[in-house]
Amino acid sequence: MKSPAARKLTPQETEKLSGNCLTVKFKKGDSIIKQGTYSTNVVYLKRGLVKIHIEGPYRVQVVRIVRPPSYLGLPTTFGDKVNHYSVSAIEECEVCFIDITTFRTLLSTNSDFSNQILIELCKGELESYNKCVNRTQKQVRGKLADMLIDFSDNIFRADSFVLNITQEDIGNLVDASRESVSRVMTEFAKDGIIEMNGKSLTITDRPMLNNISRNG
Amino acid sequence: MKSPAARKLTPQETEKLSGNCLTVKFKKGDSIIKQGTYSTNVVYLKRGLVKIHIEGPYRVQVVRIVRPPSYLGLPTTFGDKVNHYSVSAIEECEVCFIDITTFRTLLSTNSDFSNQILIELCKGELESYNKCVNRTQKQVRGKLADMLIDFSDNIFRADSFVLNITQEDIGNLVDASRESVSRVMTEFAKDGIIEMNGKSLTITDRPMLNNISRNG
DNA sequence: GTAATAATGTGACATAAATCACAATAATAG
DNA sequence: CTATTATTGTGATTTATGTCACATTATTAC
Repeated sequence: MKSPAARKLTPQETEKLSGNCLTVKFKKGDSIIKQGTYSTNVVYLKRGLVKIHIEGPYRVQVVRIVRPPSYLGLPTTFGDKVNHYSVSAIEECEVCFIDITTFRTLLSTNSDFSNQILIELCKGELESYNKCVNRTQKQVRGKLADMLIDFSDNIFRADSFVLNITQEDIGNLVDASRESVSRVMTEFAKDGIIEMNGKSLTITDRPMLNNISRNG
Repeated sequence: MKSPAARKLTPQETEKLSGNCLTVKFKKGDSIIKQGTYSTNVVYLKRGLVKIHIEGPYRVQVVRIVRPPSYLGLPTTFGDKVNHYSVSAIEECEVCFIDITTFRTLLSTNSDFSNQILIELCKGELESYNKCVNRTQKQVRGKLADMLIDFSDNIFRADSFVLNITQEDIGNLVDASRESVSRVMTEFAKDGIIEMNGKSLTITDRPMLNNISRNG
């Protein structure tokens, strides 16, 4: 249950962190970090999936889905006094609110830890560059294929999973309208690429999905 | 000429950095960091503008324009062994190649420095989130207005500046075709929002530009 | 200074996907 | 269990912008 960064901490530091942090449960839909409010905490996600989302000029943009274990809100907490994005639970979640001062102390005293945090931030930025390129250059089929691959490989780590988000959310994640998402998903199902019943989804033709991701 | 992070260094550290770094000049169009090659250096941009760009599935995406002083390639150097994006000079540039080991040592010994680097990374990530939202949600007029405002406020810090990039580059920066860029720019000029002759451009109606950025 | 190449301007046309409209189904609350 | 609300499916229509084609103007190279 420890993130790569958390593994760099000494037992004493881990102890200190646990003492200075507040564990809270959130249920589906609850807001964990809210855009526009003061950013005073780093959030450590222990259990449950969350979505990071930004209020765009016309609609909400879902930046990404994050699985535990992970630190949430680093860019928004260190980058500005005010949160630039929101984080919400998409299923029951358990998180730790870590006081920013405690976190800063750890960063300055444990260079292995701060190095690991730096690496994770860098990876996040690279990923966001890539996601943005895909979002702006591919068309809906390709973007949805990308999303399904990402879910299967990185978020759920399985070919079958339960999609706890609405098609509108999916649309906001891949930059497409709710209707287009619906159309393409049924198309995928008809073509035998995925199987859906209710909220659960199985990828049945992964090679084809890879192909659509590349050429769609 | 020092970045906020560089100001956190002690005179000895600055000395050590200068000793372990190689100053190189690049001319317009030259590649400073190349996507796909091994990432072994952090680059400190001393003089000249550069563009960060990524090879997308169909065309190049210009991620952003960066002005000195600035560290380049932090995400791509710390995030992976291989560069995930390219950096090219858009005018004559002077840069320092800093060996990654030297840079790592600085990070682990000077926590003020590493904290400042962390902050800059976070700001970069927030900015890239915002840029992506704008790119995907606004239409061409709005995106171009955004770009002009960004150039005027952050890059050139003046109402008049010389645009050393082609309309194709602009298109790749704001996600539009070269032709659309041409059409909208002449439209802006016709409407008295900007004045262009050759490569030099002046913003003449900033309020209108802000307005287009908000509603376009 | 002239040829060759690159960059820009503009019209006509094609097209992916948004929007609108409404029916059908699922989820939630009382 | 029924009513209400949220979510999904699907057709018809509209629209912003990409693509193609070609003329015009800069820029670069020899």
